[in-house]
Amino acid sequence: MKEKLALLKLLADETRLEILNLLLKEDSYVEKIACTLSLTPATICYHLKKLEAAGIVRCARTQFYMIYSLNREIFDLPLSALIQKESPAEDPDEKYRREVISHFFKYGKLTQLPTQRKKREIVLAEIARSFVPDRKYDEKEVNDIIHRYHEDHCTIRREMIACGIMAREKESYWLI
Amino acid sequence: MKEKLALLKLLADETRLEILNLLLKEDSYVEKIACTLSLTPATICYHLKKLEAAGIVRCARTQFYMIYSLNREIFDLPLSALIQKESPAEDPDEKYRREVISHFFKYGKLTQLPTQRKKREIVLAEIARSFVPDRKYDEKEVNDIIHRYHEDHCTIRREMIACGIMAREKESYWLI
DNA sequence: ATAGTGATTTGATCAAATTCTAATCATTCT
DNA sequence: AGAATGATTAGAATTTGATCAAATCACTAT
Repeated sequence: MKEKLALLKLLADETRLEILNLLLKEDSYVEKIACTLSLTPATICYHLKKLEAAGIVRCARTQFYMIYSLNREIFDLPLSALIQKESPAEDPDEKYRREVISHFFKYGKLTQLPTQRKKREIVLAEIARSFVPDRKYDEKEVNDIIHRYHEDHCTIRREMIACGIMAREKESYWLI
Repeated sequence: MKEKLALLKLLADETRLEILNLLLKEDSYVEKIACTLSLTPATICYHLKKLEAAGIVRCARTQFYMIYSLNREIFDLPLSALIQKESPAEDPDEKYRREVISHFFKYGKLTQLPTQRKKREIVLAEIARSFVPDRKYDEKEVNDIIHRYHEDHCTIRREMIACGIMAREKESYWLI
């Protein structure tokens, strides 16, 4: 990733683009480029050295001049190849989930039920982990478990059913 | 050219690349992205607005959130399409030539014959413009014409022949 | 050798861009 | 209407990067 970013940074400069356009037409050398672009040789050298370090140009000494030339293979890459990470990286949903949980739970207690639907679902799903799948609970059991997280077990129990985490039939509750 | 440069500048930022990578996986919204990248919503908004202005992302309001999504067509471009100017622009050789001439000629006089071959050829070619093609000159004529530019007409006459601008046979000189 | 010329490095300066905090705007829910 | 929440804007601080002048290096030619 860092390499791709570095390459993009190199290309994202007007002077360097001008230099590359000149080299696209023909090999050249510092003073000539400087003269063409109305900049000092020091500046051109600064840019050429950067481009050289990235493998975009090469240079070789001739009699008087240091002749710079393009390494043309690089430019066949599609843009998409430069913006995509190679490493899959962490799931952003999972990171977001952890942030929400650490925000709404303090010392294992739910401080407040989020009003935002997405956040509320995350919080409710976290509480639901205290229930065993496929087991049936009566209402008192459900309330007691939820009560470990928050006073208002009724609201939370109702919400868990409303958003499809739990199901209820008669006196019986279970995870979905 | 400026548009391409602007596009490259947009892509050449770590935060924006991260954002694009997230949007590549799925549409998202400001707060969620901010949370994932551990940055403030203000910062994410700043970047998304830039990307939107360039047509790289779009956004649409849903219930609560402003959902941002990628405009994927852009990324099929090859890099070469981004570094090349569309306008042919001025010939760099011509610009260089003018610079050399203005450096070595003052008030129409040659101040000094450059020792660098490339520059010397440019200077000699400039002097050669005072000769008419296909006409024969004797040595005195040649010397007089050159003398308008510089005292040392002998050296310059010799150089013009040495670098193939003029030819000589017996007493006769002419442009090549 | 030594003068001349082009290339490079160094150090300083200046401009542009990112990021944050705080304030404001826009929308939804009660 | 007003309370809550997400998005956006404004302003300030910081960082990054381009440019130049001057000094130095590397090579060529006299």
